[in-house]
Amino acid sequence: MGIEERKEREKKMRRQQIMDAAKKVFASKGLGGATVENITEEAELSPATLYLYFKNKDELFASLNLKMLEALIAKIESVRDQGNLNPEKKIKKLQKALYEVYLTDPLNIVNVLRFQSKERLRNLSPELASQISDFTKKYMKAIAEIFKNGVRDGTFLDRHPAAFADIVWGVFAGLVLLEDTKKGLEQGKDHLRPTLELALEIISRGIKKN
Amino acid sequence: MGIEERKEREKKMRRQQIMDAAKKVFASKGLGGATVENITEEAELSPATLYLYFKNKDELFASLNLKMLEALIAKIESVRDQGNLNPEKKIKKLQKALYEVYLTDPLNIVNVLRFQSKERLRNLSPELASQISDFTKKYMKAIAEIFKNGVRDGTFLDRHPAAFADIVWGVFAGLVLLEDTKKGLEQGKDHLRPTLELALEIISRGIKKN
Amino acid sequence: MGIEERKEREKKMRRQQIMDAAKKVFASKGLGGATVENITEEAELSPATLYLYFKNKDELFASLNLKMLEALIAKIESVRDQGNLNPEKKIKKLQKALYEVYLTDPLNIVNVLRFQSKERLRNLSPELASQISDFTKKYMKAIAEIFKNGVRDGTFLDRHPAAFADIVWGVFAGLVLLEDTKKGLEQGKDHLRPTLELALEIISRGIKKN
Amino acid sequence: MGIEERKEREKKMRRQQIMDAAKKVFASKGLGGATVENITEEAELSPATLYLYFKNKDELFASLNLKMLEALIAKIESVRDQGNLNPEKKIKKLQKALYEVYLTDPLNIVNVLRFQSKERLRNLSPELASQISDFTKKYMKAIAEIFKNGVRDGTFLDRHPAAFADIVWGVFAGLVLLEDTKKGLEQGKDHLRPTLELALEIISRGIKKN
DNA sequence: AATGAATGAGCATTCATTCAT
DNA sequence: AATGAATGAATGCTCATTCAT
Repeated sequence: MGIEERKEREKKMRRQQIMDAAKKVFASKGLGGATVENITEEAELSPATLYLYFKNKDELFASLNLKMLEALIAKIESVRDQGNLNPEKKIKKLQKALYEVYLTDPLNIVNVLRFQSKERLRNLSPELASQISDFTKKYMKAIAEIFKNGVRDGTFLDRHPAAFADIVWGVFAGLVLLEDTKKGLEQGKDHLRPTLELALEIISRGIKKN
Repeated sequence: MGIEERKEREKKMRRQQIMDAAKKVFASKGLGGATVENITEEAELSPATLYLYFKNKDELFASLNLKMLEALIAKIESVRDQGNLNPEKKIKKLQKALYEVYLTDPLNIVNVLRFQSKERLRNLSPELASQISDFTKKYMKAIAEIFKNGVRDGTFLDRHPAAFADIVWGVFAGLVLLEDTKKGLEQGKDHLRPTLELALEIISRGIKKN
Repeated sequence: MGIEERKEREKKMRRQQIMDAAKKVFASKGLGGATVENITEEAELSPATLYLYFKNKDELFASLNLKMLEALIAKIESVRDQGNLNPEKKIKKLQKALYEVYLTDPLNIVNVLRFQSKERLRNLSPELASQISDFTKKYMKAIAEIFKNGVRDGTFLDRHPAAFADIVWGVFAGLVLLEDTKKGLEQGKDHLRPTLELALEIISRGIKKN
Repeated sequence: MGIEERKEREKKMRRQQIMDAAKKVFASKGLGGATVENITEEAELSPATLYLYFKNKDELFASLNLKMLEALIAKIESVRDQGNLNPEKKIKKLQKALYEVYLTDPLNIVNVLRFQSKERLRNLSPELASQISDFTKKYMKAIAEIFKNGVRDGTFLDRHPAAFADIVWGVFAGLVLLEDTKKGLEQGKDHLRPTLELALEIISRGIKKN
């Protein structure tokens, strides 16, 4: 049985090894620019091996996304579960959590946001698609729950918390992509942090009943 | 001279015809999925003809973007220039303008937002890239100017109007992409309108000094 | 009638204009690298016009060859016809004539030599092919005739003068191509002149009976 | 280790198989007329496979050239190294060697000679170009060395042996191409052998001091 | 489990040539 | 006579994916 466990562990490791390589390559070449060969070269494996661990390139990419989403969910749920904070403080924490996620791997965050599209999701295996769907719902729900109390006790506007979640996630994603666009157009420094801070401050203020 | 004019007009029309076909095909297959042949088939032309009007596939796509950005700029500048409105009203108008742009061609808006990336911009001819850059700056500036008065007269928070512009554009882009993601995950109805409305209402409230 | 003549003249001129452009373009891009568009651009005409004056690209190229061959023939026949020179002197003159032809347009000489191949000649219209064939025979014959007297009077080895012509033309063509190869491989200066001189000197010596 | 050796051998064979097919196709259609598909069809492989063994079409062609040059070098060096022969005999041997090389593959010899041009050499990878350059220098040098002794001991004219080499190679190349041209113009029998023989006989006689 | 080797299916792009005007 | 516009037919090359070993 020790043997089986070891095998299991090794399998996980190999999978991880490929994902690490993919992360690197996707980050530097983008999803479209990265070839399977690029990735397996980086992982010091043969292209064929990749297909032992992932059904295809898209699913490898999706698995990478899942990892990221998992981390994101953990972060956001931990904010949500800090029971003793008042709504405003929670929003502040949420902002920090989002920025931390961004910092984890700015280049791939962009890829995740950019390619989580109708088009691409349709090419995934049903299981993976539903997993991504679940995860997405989960973090959207977690964000919504951060707003729930404030809505319930009348501190916040009387709207569906899910709408607030959409808006917060929207600004986050939007600002991250805007950042990337700006980098493409030339301008340099990282504006994301202060802008995201301001955005959530405004939302925090604007969401309050009076 | 009538002849020359007609030729000129026909040339424009052919170009437009290709752009229309491209719009359609890009909308249904995305940039990556659409082939030059798909597009020229749709336009009832031969692939070679496309290259008489556009340098390559990327530049055709970029031209489509430019069209959209032009319309966007026109819309936003018209909001900005409605001098007699108070700041809040202007934000409301801005929201409507953004939604109208979205309605013009929801599918391609997503493409524009998704592919205005560092990666892709680098592949364009310098002229086109700089044109896109100019346009982007232009509408960002126009949005910023909508907030300028409110900042100047102390109605709004004392922050750089450009930051407000980033945030507004961010939510817009973010919500549009979120909409697309959701459509990929399940078929939801169009949530964009109410959410965008709420978003700008919150921003409108949150941006005011007290 | 004056009108017809003028038309005729203009037609010739236009033809010449295209040939001049082609010469230039072929010289700088080679036969393979030059496109019909390149040539007509250089001639400030539209591609379609070229086809009013030449059946196709190959025939345009072949016409250029003919021009060159005509000049070559003239040069060589003039050497042949200088009756009062002794055989050796004639060979010397021949050498100079060949080098002069080379100097006329070194770049295109290479093209002519390189592409006067079985493969390419087969694509020509029968008339043009036979014209080229005639011209080629003509200059080969003229060269041969330069040797005829020497053979007849016993000064030269008793071989068919045509064989001597093949050899002389062979060295010439071979050295010209060798020159081009060397330029491709890096080395710079023009070695053709002295080498050609030495070659014909050797031939001149070697061909004599003792 | 037997397995590795076999794999190695098979890899060589596949490469060879492609080169054989290419040789055939190039010989019948020329470099320009032969398509990658033609070649891989002949080799009973898919086009993609060709690219596993050769970087591109040009490099495949160049590899073919290299093979030929290698054989040529071997032949010529063996002549050079036959120490006990007098200069004249060596020239005779040289002539035979050149003709033998021609006989090996007359059709492709023409291709090699025709396309070893500035234009084409520039498109090769630096390594391959330098290899061809090296080989070319090598056989030119070997030919020169055949003449060296004769020059040194005063049998031959006091000129640089390299010039003699240029001339010999020139006649050879020139006569081979002339042969090809003639075949294009009409179907002649093979004149190359006697003409080449005569050429080198003349050179042999002409090069001697008195 | 791993991979070397092979490939099917594309795909953007080029270019000589044609033809209605 | 001239041409602007159009295109048919290629063509070299790529890449995700498979499979015998």
